[in-house]
Amino acid sequence: MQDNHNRDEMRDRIIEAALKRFTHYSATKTTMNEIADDLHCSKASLYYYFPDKGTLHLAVLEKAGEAYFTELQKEADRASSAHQALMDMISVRHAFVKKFCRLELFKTLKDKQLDSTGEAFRQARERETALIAAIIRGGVERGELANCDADRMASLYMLSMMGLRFALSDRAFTDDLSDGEFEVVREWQVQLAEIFIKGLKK
Amino acid sequence: MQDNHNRDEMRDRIIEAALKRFTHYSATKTTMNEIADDLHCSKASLYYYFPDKGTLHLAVLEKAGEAYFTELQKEADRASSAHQALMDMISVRHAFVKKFCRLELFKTLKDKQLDSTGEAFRQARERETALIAAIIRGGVERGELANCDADRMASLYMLSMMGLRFALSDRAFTDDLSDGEFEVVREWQVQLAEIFIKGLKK
DNA sequence: TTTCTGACTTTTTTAGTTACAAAGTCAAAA
DNA sequence: TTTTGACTTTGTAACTAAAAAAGTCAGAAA
Repeated sequence: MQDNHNRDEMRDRIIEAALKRFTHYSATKTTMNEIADDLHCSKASLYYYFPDKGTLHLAVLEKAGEAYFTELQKEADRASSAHQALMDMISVRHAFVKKFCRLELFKTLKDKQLDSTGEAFRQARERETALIAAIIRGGVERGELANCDADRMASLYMLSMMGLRFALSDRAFTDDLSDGEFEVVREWQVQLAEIFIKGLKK
Repeated sequence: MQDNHNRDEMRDRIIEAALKRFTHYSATKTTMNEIADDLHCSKASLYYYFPDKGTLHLAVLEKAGEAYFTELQKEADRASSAHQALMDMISVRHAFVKKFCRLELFKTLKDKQLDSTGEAFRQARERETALIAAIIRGGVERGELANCDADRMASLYMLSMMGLRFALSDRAFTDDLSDGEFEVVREWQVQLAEIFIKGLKK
């Protein structure tokens, strides 16, 4: 019989070590041997807990993503208006993207569009869209926003925000931008959000 | 002394031949020899009129761009409202992008960001932004839109529209999308424009 | 029985290398 | 002034070999 407690603990230690390496250097530049060395164990041990590097990478992304959504939800709950909620959301995403850009989210997405990894991303995006839709619905109920197709508007909002990032960066599907670039994207996103919310009012 | 009339005429014939090849196949897949053969002249002749392939490519893009701006201006003048003008603009751009996607605008832009080619693109984008700004100003003067920084809003609008295209296409900085993709981009652009304009109203 | 590892094999990346195609040049002809 | 055939140079795609990293497994350790 297996001891799930110890097993999960070791899994977590591996994920933690990988997260450190991945965020500091980058996922592709990190080898399984380096992670093993950090943990003072053998590479083969890593493969006892994860079938392959891709799965480990995904687990790392999921852990980071979980923290992101928790934070996002917290801010959304605290906000007093849809306007405020969306603005807070931009801040949270900005911090997250800046912190975890070395995790090569876009890069991974680009390759593994089809398999389970791609599916995980799709789910994450849907989850974020659902959160935005909820914020919009809240605004509608409170009379802050005009009645509208909240899901459609949430998708449009998401696409627009993502789009700004691509439109502003010459090397579009690169994960990490310079600090200056991140800031510029943020500014434009705030401006667009402002207009967007106005457009949903009345 | 040189005969500028004949000289320009030959330049035009070359541009025309290149345009045909470029739009049908693509700029990179077209060789100078092919263009020369189409014109029943030698490759060396081409180099008498254009210093290199890049310059010819730029001339072709400029010719296409000129047609684009002419059409754009025509539609803008005809429109009765800022709303209508921006909607018409989307149609014109849609048709243009679809027709000339083989000209490898993005691809070229990506490489030659710094040199004279990049400068030409920057100018073209500014020109388009100025056109949008003029439309917005018209709307403000007519009382259709609230007072605002028209230039800034025009830039934001441009970035958002471009962004949607990138956000929607998995292979972001690729020039030619499938017909279906083009149509999807168009639909989201129309929706965003709708919200955007509402957001600019009082 | 579960966890771990050294030694191993397989796969992927990278850094050359070559061979060909296309870009670009030029002296001389029209 | 314009054109060209014959030329050189440059860029690219297709192989290759070597290295590095991924991934496996029989058996040891706990």
